[in-house]
Amino acid sequence: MGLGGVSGGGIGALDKVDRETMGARVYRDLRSLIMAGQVSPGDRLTIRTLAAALGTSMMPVRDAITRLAAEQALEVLPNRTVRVPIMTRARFEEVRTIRLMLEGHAVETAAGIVTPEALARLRALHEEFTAEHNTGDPDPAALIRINKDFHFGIYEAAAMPALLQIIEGLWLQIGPVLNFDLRSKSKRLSERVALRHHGDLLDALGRRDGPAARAALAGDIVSAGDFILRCGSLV
Amino acid sequence: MGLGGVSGGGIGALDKVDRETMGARVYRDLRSLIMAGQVSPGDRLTIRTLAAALGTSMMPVRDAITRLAAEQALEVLPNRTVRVPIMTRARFEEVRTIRLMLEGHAVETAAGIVTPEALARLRALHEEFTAEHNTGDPDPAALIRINKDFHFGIYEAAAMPALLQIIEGLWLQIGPVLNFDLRSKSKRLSERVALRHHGDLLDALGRRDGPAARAALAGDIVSAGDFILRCGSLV
DNA sequence: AGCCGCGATATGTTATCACAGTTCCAGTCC
DNA sequence: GGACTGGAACTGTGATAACATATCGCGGCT
Repeated sequence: MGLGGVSGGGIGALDKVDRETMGARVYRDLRSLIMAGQVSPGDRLTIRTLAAALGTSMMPVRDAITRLAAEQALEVLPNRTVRVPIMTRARFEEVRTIRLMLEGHAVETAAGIVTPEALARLRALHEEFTAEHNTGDPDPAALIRINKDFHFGIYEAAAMPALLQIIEGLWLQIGPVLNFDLRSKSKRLSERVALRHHGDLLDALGRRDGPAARAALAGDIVSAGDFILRCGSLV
Repeated sequence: MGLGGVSGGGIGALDKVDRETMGARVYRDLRSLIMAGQVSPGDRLTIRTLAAALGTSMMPVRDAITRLAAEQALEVLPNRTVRVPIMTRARFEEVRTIRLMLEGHAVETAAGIVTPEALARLRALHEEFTAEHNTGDPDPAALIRINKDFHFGIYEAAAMPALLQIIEGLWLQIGPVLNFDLRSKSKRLSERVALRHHGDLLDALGRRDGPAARAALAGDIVSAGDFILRCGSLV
């Protein structure tokens, strides 16, 4: 067999050697688990259990947990055991304040330099979000994913990688409680207003109106946060 | 011997068993090394070398490096080797923008609730800073330490732990270049203006004038940043 | 019956080893 | 003489085992 030219073959078709370490994979798995709210605040994780569940040894799990703990996505107790952090009301409000500053700045910056292509992608995401919502029984997981893609699509347009990193960390911290509540409570109301805010945000971006974009985002964050706070499940 | 009451003895005098893991110690050592600018951007670190230098095995070093990398204090190249991140001008300016938002908010918040005790500690720190500066040959390491204690003394007064954590991460990222430059270049000028800004900041805090405190801090951050940028050592 | 001490179990930590990918240098061939 | 190839040394990753500590339960003592 020749090295190139064979239909569908060739060197380019070689399996990319999995250049991802197991530690990275475990990290990604755990991270999405946390972000999707599939672990509840207070849950304790043990290295051996996770290693067994994932079919690896303790080492990659250890790596992943260390990383997540450094990002405050997990918490190491004085006993050295790790658990999903419990979110207090004060902490939630503090994170919300920081989000308003950071994500507000991101959207305001993005409004000035967003490309038409990025805008088109965002509109598509918004339509997808609307469609899923208009379903008789919206899938919470899908809504959460689309919402996240929509927000971060904007933040990425700001072209501030360090800022983006910090915002991701904040979302990781509030992920469990956010999704946990959205999943269980009646969500019609909060989603309706989310749709409106997203629409306003999109309009402002289209007009390249930074302050308006920031205001729309603030409305989104504040209203969603108020909803969570009213749920009363925060200690 | 009785368990209590012996002069200077008693249970309370027992050595606290060192509840710190080796990984935590290595992490702290490396962290201070980075913050103090004793490693230069671009320097590559190897696990085995560090382990040998610190007299431990590879494991604790691995832990520490994983953690530092998660905090962006170290950088893992696609080759899997880790190095002290090289700071580009764009990245430096981005971090400065974020610092202005976050640290600005922290001092403004602190101004409203700072206690007299905390204020006294800050004044003492400022006097120490002034004294060290008035020395014929100020010690860069001491100045850096005092400056850090002064800033974080204020940030802690804001009582926003999550915010504090993020700010620490930002300082960790800019630590190498910051100190590296302050150490080598003529620093009289920049320190003089730092003294003035710190004084203004202290005055504003004493008056509980949040906006003025934020303005003074902004002056400090911007002037120091301009100094670094003018040095031209950033790529 | 309640509290204390002891031991069994579970869990995080560290060390050591084996392996794979990378880097670098020397030797060799064109 | 220069580019390529070969291997040796190096380095991060994953696995396993030994160890220290924390947690929990059981039995005996008060």
